[in-house]
Amino acid sequence: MCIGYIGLVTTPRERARAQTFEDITRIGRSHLATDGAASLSLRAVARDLGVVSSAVYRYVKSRDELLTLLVVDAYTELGDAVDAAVNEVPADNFPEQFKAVGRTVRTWGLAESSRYALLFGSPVPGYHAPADRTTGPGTRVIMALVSIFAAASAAGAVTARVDFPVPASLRRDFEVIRTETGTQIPDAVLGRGLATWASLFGVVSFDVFDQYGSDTFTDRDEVFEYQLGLLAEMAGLDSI
Amino acid sequence: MCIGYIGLVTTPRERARAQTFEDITRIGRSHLATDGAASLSLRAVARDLGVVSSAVYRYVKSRDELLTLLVVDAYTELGDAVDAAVNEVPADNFPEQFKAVGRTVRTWGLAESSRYALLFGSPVPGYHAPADRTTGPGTRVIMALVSIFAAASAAGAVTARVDFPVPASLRRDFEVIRTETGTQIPDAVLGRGLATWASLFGVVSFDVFDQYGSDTFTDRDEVFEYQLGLLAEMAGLDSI
DNA sequence: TGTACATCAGTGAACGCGCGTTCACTGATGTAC
DNA sequence: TGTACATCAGTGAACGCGCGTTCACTGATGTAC
Repeated sequence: MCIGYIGLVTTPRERARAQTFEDITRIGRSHLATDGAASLSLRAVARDLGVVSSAVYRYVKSRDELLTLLVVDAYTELGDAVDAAVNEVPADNFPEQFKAVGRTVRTWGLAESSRYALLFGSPVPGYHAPADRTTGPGTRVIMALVSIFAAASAAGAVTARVDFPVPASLRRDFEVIRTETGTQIPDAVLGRGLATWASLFGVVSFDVFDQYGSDTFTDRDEVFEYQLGLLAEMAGLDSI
Repeated sequence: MCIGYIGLVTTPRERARAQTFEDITRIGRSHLATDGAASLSLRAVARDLGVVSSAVYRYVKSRDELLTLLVVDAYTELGDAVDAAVNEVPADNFPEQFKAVGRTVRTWGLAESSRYALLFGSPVPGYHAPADRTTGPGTRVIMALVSIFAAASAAGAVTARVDFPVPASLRRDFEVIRTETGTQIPDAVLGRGLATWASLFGVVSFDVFDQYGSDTFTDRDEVFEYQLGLLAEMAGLDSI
């Protein structure tokens, strides 16, 4: 027994196991890229792992669990990237913090289009992500946005030019969200944040999923930056 | 020979053939819903059609061609629905025309989520839609939006509150778009339209793909209407 | 420190199932004379 | 109008391939005494 070092000092067997888990995730990611989530296959992963198909069952209970592994892995990587990007921006520059989130989502999405598709594209038929494992990692981007909006509105740096009446049922939902996130963002700001969040992913998805024709726009980076400016405007974010 | 009636008077064989094509499309749609595009299978379609698998090859050259059939079918149905909805709105009420487009896309997407996913979700691995057959049907929603923006800006009913500088490369792209569509929409309006278009699909996709948790919002219809208002604001559309 | 036992990674065969596509064919429908 | 021929829908077998999951097993690694 290694009291005080549990999880640090490991047996060779434990290290090998951790390594194999990493290999499975890595191979799964690459199959995601070539074949898509719907065709993700344990047998194919086993083949690339250099092992007989039944051996993979030592590590994952089923094909669906492999998918869950990949979902959590992708959400976590994206969440880490978003947090890191926001931390690079001065604490009082809220529009730039928002834009940092947007740029990170887009850059990651373009680089990891199959994993982006797994998270934000078509649902995988027959697969249901287990809420207890995916909800945490899956809410990191929106949590980053909520933090930005909370800080911005506390600093008086949100301008909602036109007041849109927030429907009653949505105001009640927002009350729950405030409680759950421990924030005090006003309805109008939360409402704009909600629309901006969904819109951001629309703009990124059009780019990642290639919904513009291939030759419509000369410089997609410029197109995105331009859209990002309009989204920040919709959000009503000002810097101070 | 039935000169003057070509395509109207048909032989029983031709009628049977047309019927079978319809059946194949209908069955394909239902498999799309249960199994997803990636698992769409000619053998399964043949089985439901009550025919041996090789018989389907009399109608479609390959599995990919069946997918193309379904893509065109879906784009066309959505395009028809959008056009019909816009026509219900008075010609000078541009914000409502835009909202009619948005509501139609959402309603169709929720009712036909697997077909929506085929058009606007993750790309199907290994499948490339043939541009000569899908581009026309695939641009009908954006064409409807372009018409609305063209009419609105001709009528002086677009307010771009803050002037965002449109990047140079995008201004050149817009020039091409104006020529191709035969419209005279100013850069600022086209730019806002572009962002609004992508954002609209983001808002709809979040709803259709269930990106909000299942119990976050009490009334999704109200949430969408609220977001639609913000999108119309982003577009800068006024009525006259 | 040495030994007996428990744990666990990986094997290989099997179950029952699915797929796309080709090919030679039968028999019904359509057409030209 | 009747007949000979051409067209075409659908058959059934075959090719070669893939899949998820279970099961009894071997042999190496780890652990308790």
